[in-house]
Amino acid sequence: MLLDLGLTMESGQPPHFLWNREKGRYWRIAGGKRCEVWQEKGRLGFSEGFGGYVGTLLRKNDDLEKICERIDTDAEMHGAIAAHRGLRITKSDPWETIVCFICSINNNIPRIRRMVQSLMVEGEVMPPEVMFAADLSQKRLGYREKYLKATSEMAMGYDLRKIGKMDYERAKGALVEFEGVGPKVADCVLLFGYGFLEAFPVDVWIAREMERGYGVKGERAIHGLAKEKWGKFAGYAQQYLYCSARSR
DNA sequence: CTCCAGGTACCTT
DNA sequence: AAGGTACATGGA
Repeated sequence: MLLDLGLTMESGQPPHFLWNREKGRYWRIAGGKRCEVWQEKGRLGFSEGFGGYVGTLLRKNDDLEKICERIDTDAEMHGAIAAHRGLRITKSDPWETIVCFICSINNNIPRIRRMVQSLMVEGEVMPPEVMFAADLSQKRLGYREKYLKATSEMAMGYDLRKIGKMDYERAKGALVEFEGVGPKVADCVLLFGYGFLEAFPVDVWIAREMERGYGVKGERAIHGLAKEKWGKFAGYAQQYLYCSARSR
């Protein structure tokens, strides 16, 4: 499996906020147990019993070579791909992903990570019931606190799995019903929490990069071009562009 | 001090 | 559909 674990785990995707790096390895608590993941000489290693979990996390069934060939449509993208060989899209838990990207609103990565970590208990993000009942007022979440309160309340007794069974447009429509989840956060949740690879989240970095590299601006034009060029793998294209923009 | 960060909600053209 | 503004917080 083509993979750059470090790049993948620390590229602003949910694992960047949920996992810990320690002595060249990554770890987190999953299902009450400690799961470690590492890479040596290109070879992926992980804690016993977590093969399925890690396979899902790193989307091992994605043929990255083929996907990169498919989205390698122009010089701009070619450079972005070449500079980030082995960068994969990750798949995290939907609820954890929602929390991560509500925290991401108008925020920077180090602080997003601090906020998400402050919302974890025993190594896992508070479930909706716990979060709704918790006192978040001392966590310095800013205006994201009320979004998390409202969204955790709505998520109680809501089966988030059903969103994963919808088509992309309907799933996005369902997600933006949650307070604090707008089109960008919804696209991130769809891409990183549900595995909709056609989702193309447009944040400030992507907006700038799309204008600079392709001359398009505005939500509609950007999404239109992304769909036209990269279709069902637009999410991968987005991640390469994002990393490219960040390292510019 | 200002500017910015993986935006959203709400309002006015 | 497109463009404005307030919103919390903290680092540069």
